[in-house]
Amino acid sequence: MDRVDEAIGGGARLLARLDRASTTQVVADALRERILDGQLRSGSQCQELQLTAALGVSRNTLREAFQILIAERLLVREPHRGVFVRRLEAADVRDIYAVRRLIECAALAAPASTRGLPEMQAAVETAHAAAARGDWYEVGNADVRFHLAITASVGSARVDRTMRALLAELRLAFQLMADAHALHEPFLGRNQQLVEMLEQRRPVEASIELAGYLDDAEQLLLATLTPVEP
Amino acid sequence: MDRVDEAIGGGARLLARLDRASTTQVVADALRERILDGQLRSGSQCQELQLTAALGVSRNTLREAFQILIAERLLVREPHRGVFVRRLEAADVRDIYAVRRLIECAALAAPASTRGLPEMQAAVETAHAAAARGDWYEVGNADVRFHLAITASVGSARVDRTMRALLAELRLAFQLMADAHALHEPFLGRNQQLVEMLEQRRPVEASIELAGYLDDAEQLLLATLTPVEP
DNA sequence: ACATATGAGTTGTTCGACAATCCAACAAGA
DNA sequence: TCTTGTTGGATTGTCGAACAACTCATATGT
Repeated sequence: MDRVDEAIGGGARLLARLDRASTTQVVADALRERILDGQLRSGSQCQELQLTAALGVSRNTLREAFQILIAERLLVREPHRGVFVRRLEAADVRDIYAVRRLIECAALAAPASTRGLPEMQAAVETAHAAAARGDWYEVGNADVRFHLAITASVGSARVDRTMRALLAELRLAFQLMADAHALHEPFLGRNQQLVEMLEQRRPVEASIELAGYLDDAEQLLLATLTPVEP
Repeated sequence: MDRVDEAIGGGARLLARLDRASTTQVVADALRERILDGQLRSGSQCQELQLTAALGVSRNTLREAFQILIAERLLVREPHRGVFVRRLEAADVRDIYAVRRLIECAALAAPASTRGLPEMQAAVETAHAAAARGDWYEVGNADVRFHLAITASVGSARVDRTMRALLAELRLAFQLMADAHALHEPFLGRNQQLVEMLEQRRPVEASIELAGYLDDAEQLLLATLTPVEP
């Protein structure tokens, strides 16, 4: 075989080669991370030549990675103009929250929703710790985990994926806000409250509370979103 | 503008140029159609060289189209082995029907569900006509339109897209059945029944009926799916 | 001032190359 | 015979270069 010499470096290296991701996947993951943490700002263009240079990959590979993120709706392609980090419109935010109310409230109202309690509790603690040190990006991560724990109780891989994609998309809107503090702070306590309601076996009440919670979050986001015009 | 000469052929031609699709998109659409109508059988491999020759496009363009259909879960990639038309497992079918019950029943129970009535009625008629002439593929199309009309009443673009993708995915399983007749026939009348319940403003009853309907469809599909082993 | 032409820069698509990997067929040894 | 390498061909993964098609800003002509 060719290049056996390089594999001699150690067994860990060999195993790593087995379930390695393709370059395309690595690039897509890297871009997704940069988008979600705000390094690639909403609305900014992703120029092929520039990114191929920055990432050290070919245009073909980069374009395959683009397709992945376009399918996830984190990027949009404008034909012959370029690929851009998606900008969420007010209508998108409303749509996303409508879906969240539909799925999350249904999941929380079901008796099985207590299955997600350990994950939810852990997420609440992580969020509090992160907030205490002012790491609002990590607070956002923990909040995503919290809501994923709710929908995980449905036990459906597709619901999981849908929610994951939906919450990632929503984070595009978070970054348009000047201070993430104002967005996340009010909901730290309410997450805690939902946990307690579930601990006391009052899932239906929790579901109703969550509906109001999501309404408030939607309004807050819309209020800070609409005045923004480039 | 450039190339005005070519546009003289007619206004339709001009419009076609404006919102023309990229080659990648055309290829993805062509492949999707071939998958859904069964020309590309579930489990079969999509070899790059073979398809580039058949479609007259380059490998790179084909691979970009693959990414689109992989994201739609109609194709799966096995690294270094190839791209295959997805095979649905029993677990997939169960998962899909769980999501359908969640979304469709919620949509139908809501008062707004009567908004979709005209579309639903049209789909029922189309299905009956297609069934009368034995065109079971078109019956399947009409059935998809029927259920999309139900979820359209939610008024969410994302719910629409999710359902569209879900039903496309589900058609992968339909093709594994020997006769589509056995699958669709029992549900022609039940679609009609749902329409009538909605016409009589009994959405909640309709929702309950739909839940049983989906249960039955799931069981029918699972029964014909599990014994199939290549 | 307005319409049109020009040109530089970017995207869309193709081609050819080669490394990495899989797989089936074969060869060698127990 | 059965198992265990070995080998070579076929396929996928990734790259680089090329050119056509298109966008946009600028310059030109009227």
